[in-house]
Amino acid sequence: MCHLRNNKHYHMKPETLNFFDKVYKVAKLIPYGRVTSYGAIAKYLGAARSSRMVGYAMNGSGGKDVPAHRVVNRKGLLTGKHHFDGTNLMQQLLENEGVKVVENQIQDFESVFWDPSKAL
DNA sequence: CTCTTGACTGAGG
DNA sequence: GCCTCAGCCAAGA
Repeated sequence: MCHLRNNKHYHMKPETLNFFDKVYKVAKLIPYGRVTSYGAIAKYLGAARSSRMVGYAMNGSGGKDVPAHRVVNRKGLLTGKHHFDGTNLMQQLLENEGVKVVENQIQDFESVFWDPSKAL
């Protein structure tokens, strides 16, 4: 099992790979039943203007035990749901944790929002 | 190599 | 609050 490259981004710069890895590490710390935003993670990592890269990192988070369904945009909208297998999988995973979603919008967003910059 | 796209966000009107 | 624009930066055509 040597030489496994779970990262399909093996052509990226070392620093960028490091950034992706940090994103996964933070995402894994999101508590059950709570959510955070791409921007919150980016800000916590000191790259507040690279929130899009956080979303991109999520795109390659498959098979890494990363709760990608707990990461939404700043409005609490499930903008990444189309990247999950089922059309409704992301919402199902969230509701299974007690997070209510209506029309791709997380209800009572501020209550379930988890900010790594304040929690860590 | 250039150009477009995108799981984003903050600022300005 | 909504709409538009600029900045961010990797990947794909």
